[in-house]
Amino acid sequence: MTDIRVRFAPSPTGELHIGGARTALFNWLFARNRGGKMVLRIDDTDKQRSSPEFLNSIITSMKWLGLDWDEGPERGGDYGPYLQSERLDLHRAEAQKLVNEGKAYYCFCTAEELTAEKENKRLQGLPPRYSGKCRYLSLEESEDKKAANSFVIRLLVPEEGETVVEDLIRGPVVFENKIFDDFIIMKSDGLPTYNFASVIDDYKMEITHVIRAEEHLSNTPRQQIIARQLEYKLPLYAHVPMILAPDHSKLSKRHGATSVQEYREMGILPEALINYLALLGWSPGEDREIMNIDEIIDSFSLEKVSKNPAIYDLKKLIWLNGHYLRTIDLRTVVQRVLPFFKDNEHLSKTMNSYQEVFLNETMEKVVDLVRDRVKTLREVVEASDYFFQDDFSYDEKGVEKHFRKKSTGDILNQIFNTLETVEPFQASRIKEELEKLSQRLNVPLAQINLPTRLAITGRTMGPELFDIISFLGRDRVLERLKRAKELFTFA
RNA sequence: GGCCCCUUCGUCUAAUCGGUGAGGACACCAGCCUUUCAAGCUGGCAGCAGGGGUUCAAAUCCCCUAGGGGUCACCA
Repeated sequence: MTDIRVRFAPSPTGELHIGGARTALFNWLFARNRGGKMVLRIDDTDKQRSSPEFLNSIITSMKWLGLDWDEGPERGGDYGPYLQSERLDLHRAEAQKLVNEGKAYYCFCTAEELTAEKENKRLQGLPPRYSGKCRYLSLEESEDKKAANSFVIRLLVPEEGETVVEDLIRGPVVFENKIFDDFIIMKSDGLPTYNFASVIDDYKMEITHVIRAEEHLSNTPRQQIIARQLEYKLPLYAHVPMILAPDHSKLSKRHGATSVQEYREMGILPEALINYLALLGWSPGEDREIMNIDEIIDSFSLEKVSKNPAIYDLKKLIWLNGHYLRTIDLRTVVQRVLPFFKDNEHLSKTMNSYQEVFLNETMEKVVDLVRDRVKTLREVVEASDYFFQDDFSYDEKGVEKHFRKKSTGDILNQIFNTLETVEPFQASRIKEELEKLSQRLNVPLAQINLPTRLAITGRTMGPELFDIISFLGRDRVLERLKRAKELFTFA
């Protein structure tokens, strides 16, 4: 049995979006599950829209997700080059071969002629197919015209019979050959079209399974026709369902965050995104949702990929992210969240004054305190500001609720006194003393804790109060209590 | 418009060869826990697109209709 080889072949004309990422993931999972090879090929034959920046960003995204490749850019391999644009000689040779064998021909029709023709057909209610006008030019005639005219190469498509795509996910899909016209395989700029290049490269790279999005299903018979004319053995095909936006339309920038980079910047963890993406269009067949990458690899199979398109749901991704945020190793979370702190102008200044070791220690404590109550790395930062800066603002509703009664002012004084003397200054002791205070004053503990929390954090919600107090230390706590007393009128 | 694919709670999905009170997860709601907010736990709401067949029996097989998506580029 031949070894399994799959490929992910993005075109560098945009960022890697979640649809592409999911396709890459399924290819990768299939390869890893079956002990096959994952090939990364860059389909950059659209020289207008392709750019090295996008190539870079796609590679960055894949690495971030942990989707590595056995052959491709930066890694090399025996089937290179892996940039489609560098395989041009190969494509040209194959095209020439088809022309020589009479299976393809030169076409000199201009773009204007073709659009006019199509418009005409459309008005008559006919399908907009190419007429086949240049089909019967002799090779000699064509050679003459080539010097003075721009041209494309079209494949001579048989009109009889049918082409069947044996799809691993959908079963056999039948297409009548008569619906295809003589489509272009080499463009007038001398570059191959996607359908042509991709067939050649898949074959030459010995790809065994072509796993790609369903939007390619309708193009597959064309590719099979090309392969047949080239006398290639066909790969196996699996068309995975598309990922749609919440409004059921095809994914695009106007739908908010769709690229992997955006999720990354939002503070989504790669573990969460992988888990979430795996669940879009695939399920292990049991009631399991949270799975680490090894578990996903183990249970992955193309048979369990569903046929229907999936609409992505940000809420579920965020939920999963929250899960991973509080489950994975604390140090890892700290490493991941550090860049987000550095992005925050206000906080980065304070943090720059910290020493590296102290910073890590501090961050571990802070992250440990807040990560249970937030869902993204970005929110970790938002929830931590008062740990690093003293001039925070106070929640308005909280102020109305807790800082308006004279009795609260008195209680705050008592709290101040208690915290001034409590020894040692640690969470459990502080808790004891404040509980005692509540008994002594005969007020519910909440009447002590809520105003204290507001005074020292500016917020009405957050981590365990006693932990915050002990973390901040006596001086800063007392200072903040004093400031709250001065800032607000308790009457 | 032609062709192709798809159709189970709002969303992601499960349901070996037809027999299930149609299961799970997110979201939502309620309760518990509790110093707040979360988390966690418990419970609730909610679905087989519609119509015909086949069958003792259909979410599951067949047909039709409707809806959604894709594709028909010198984009990939």
